[in-house]
Amino acid sequence: MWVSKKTDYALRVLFTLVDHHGGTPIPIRELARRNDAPKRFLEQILLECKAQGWVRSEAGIRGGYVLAKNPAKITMGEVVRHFDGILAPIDCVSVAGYKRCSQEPVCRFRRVFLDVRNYVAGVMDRSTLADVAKISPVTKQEISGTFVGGEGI
Amino acid sequence: MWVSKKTDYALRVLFTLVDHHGGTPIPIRELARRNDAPKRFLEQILLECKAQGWVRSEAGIRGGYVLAKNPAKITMGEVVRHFDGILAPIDCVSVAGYKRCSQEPVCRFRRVFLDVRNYVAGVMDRSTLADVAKISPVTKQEISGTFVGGEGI
DNA sequence: CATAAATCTGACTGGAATTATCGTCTATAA
DNA sequence: TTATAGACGATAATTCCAGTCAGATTTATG
Repeated sequence: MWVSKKTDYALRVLFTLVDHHGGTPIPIRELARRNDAPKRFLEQILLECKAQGWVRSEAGIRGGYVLAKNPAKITMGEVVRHFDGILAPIDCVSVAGYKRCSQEPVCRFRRVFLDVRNYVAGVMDRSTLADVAKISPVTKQEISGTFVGGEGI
Repeated sequence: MWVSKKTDYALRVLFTLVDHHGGTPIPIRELARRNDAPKRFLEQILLECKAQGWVRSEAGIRGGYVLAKNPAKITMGEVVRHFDGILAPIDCVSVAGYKRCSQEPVCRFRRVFLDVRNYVAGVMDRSTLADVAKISPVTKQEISGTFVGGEGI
């Protein structure tokens, strides 16, 4: 799994805040409860989200967090990349985390990974939180249909 | 980076053996030299490849490793999945490593990850070592062209 | 048979990343 | 003033990664 729990929790919370956009602040306790995430861990995560300008906070008795930005201006790619560093499957096909590899002149599988990188980056950078918030959850039927052929992944 | 060094080294060596298919055994020392990989580490890796039936070994003074199987019958997907467990970005959209998530009924970004999973699995499981061995290495021009837009990944 | 060169087996390790937890401080509304 | 919220910094448990190592076994060759 190359998406960390941190990213997972961050996305959960962000979509909760997208749904609540324009409303009153939601305290961490409530965000943790709704999204089944550890409260103390969410503190850390939300501070990072705040530093990125995705959310705003209000202290005090009616405080909590709200979305700070138009959800059409935040992408899945930004969020995953912030918490997990790179989207590319391997450093030699990454821009943000590119590292030179001695085998580049002769490596053939690199093209396959480059293909993957391009697809992943495309999807992630095109998916804004506003777009994704409108998606209906994946159903069990869809999943079993998708996995036809039984190839484990 | 979600492809480990182990997988990387395994693929390097496998392609060396594909090129040499039908020839005499190549010792680890030589495989390590050609592919810029730590010799002791390769020992481990090649034992796993042998257990998977991808390579055969011959002990003794003229020994070494050869491909044990038609390279058209080994896929990138098999290799990556063996060493890195799953190809899916997150457990909840994986078959091999599926873990139930409490948010499934309400999670919307899951569909995006499912999309990624399907693409990655498709590419990886369709790419046999025989196919990939014929690919020409990625050139620097291609890379800089690909990364247009500057979106880091 | 002796020797050199190779694989095989299984344990081990240092460091980094992941996934949190804890205590204390500051801010704010009622 | 007090209850409730976020802010900050430290620490901790666990797992994963990327090797390393010692010693045993196998085999071709002289």
